[in-house]
Amino acid sequence: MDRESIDRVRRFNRTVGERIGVLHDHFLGTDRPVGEARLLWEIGEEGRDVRRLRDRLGLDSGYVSRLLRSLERDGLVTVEPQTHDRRVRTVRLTAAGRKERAVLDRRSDELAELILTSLNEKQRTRLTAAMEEVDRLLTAGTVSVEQLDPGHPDSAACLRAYFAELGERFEGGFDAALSAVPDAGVLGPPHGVFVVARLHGEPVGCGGIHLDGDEPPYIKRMWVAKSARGLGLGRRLLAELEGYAVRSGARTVRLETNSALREAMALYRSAGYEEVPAFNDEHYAHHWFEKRLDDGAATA
Amino acid sequence: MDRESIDRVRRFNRTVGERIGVLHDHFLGTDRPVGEARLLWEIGEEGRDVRRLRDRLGLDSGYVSRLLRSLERDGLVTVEPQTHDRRVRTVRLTAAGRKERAVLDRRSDELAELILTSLNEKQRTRLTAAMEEVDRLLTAGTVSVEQLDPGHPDSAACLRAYFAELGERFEGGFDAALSAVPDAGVLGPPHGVFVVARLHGEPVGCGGIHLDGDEPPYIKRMWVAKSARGLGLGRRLLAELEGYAVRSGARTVRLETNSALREAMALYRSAGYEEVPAFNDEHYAHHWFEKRLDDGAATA
DNA sequence: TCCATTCTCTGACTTTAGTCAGAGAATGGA
DNA sequence: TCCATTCTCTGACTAAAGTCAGAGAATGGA
Repeated sequence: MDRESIDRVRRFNRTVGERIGVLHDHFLGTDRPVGEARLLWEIGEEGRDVRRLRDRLGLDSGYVSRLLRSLERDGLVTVEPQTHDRRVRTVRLTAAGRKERAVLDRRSDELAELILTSLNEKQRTRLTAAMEEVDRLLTAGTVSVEQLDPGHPDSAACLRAYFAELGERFEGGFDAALSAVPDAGVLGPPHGVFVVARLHGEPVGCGGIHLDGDEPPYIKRMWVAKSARGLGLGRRLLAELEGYAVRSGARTVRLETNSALREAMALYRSAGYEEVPAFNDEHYAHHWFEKRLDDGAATA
Repeated sequence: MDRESIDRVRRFNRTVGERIGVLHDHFLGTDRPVGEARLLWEIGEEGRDVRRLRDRLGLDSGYVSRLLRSLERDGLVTVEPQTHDRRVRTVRLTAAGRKERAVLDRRSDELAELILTSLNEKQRTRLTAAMEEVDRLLTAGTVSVEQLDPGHPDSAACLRAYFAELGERFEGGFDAALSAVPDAGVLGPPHGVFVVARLHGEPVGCGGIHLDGDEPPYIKRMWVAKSARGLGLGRRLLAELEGYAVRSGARTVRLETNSALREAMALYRSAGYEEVPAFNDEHYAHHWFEKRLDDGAATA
């Protein structure tokens, strides 16, 4: 890692820490301890399970429990067992809680305004653009990609979301039964892998590859959640799958797609895929692609 | 302030707070409480007065004192009265203190590396560029500009630095005695104003304007410290002075400059100044400029 | 010389933040 | 039905962070 980049990041950390970090705590934590305020915020309008709160904030279970008791005493939240599993308890904001949270929301706005206010129009535009870029790239850095069984709940969640999206985007909807590959069996081991990307613990993308004897391996079910687009995640998943193909000794890799999925096609093209004649009769496919792997471009 | 910009900033605050703020404390405060670590860091290689430490970190005097006692007990710092004023005390790092501070330094590097490490080359370049931009603009927002007497210590510091820089940049050096305007008298009230820009309390830029009866007002001694360039500060100082000229009823404003000062000339041109024939016999001037103020462009 | 002011320090506090061990209810499978 | 496991909670802690009211030494004018 070069010295210059490191110094750049350090200077950034310092400026931002001073200008935002300090202000942040002073702003948000005026009438309520930061711990409680963070919790109140994290509960959200919809309510949340206690264990999810714990995970998200990375706090000890006893500590969270105590914080919740305190918020409950002030009449800001109610805590009730879930109906399905009465061990798990769900926290919900009361009307008073919502009000408090709205105050935090307002404060957060004020902090943002404070930062923008001393700049002119042009500088503001540049600042927000740069912030977006930093935001995107920092977020991209926290996305983890993991091999998972296609039957794992997170895999299933991705596939459900994927199919739902296809249903919306394809003219005439989408019916998984008409599509060629039955996922669970074929994309998992031993004849392939399925990878899932997670952001803050939430599954936000997936993709699978199937290897079958002498046939070139075959990529399917590539998907990235709307909330995680623009992070280069598609490219990363693709690279992951291609890497697997390379390690398995494959020389080419194939995939097919529907013309409604424009971003996907753009991604494949820019990743080195070239359109080829149909190599199967997938019901929803309009375009078939192939990529040669033996030129070391799998990591691109 | 538009909703979109505010949301952008809020999202940024959130991401950065999670990714940097949290990591920062976990990193730096492992074997020593954060308070002590921050203090140790802020003392710096040169040493610092206790009251400056307090101001900079915004802490209670009793608290700082206690922290210092603790660092002293561990043999990391020494605290001694200043020679001039024995009420104020100066903190200095011992050899052991320096060592401990170097550890913090190293940690700060590691944190930066951690952020960069999950990105590829291209993303890294983009991230550091965007960080620089955010850094610059956030810093620009904290620069304050104030009218000051040209004799004020901060004004004097700026002028000294300005002359020193001219001495370096002009062929044959610079001698204030050969230059037209004797600053102190003419740029201050009642016949003009002198403005000084400060960043974190340090003077980092200045400029003065002189009004003399029916003659167009005349801008001189525009300077921005090297450390504060790229913040749009020159433009801001210029606008400040032009504003003053407008309020005084002036229709045009004049200035002259030396051809060694390329950035200054570029600034004047882009701010609407046009080159005119010499209107005085300033010894160091090569170019003379004038700007009409009656088109409302003074704030540009 | 006196007196208000400045600066740092100490003692006596409070509040936050967080850890750890274990209790008790609910659940899921053997 | 039994038993291991999961989830949340309580009690009993500790350490860090910070506040407040003075005390005592220096200092700078009047």
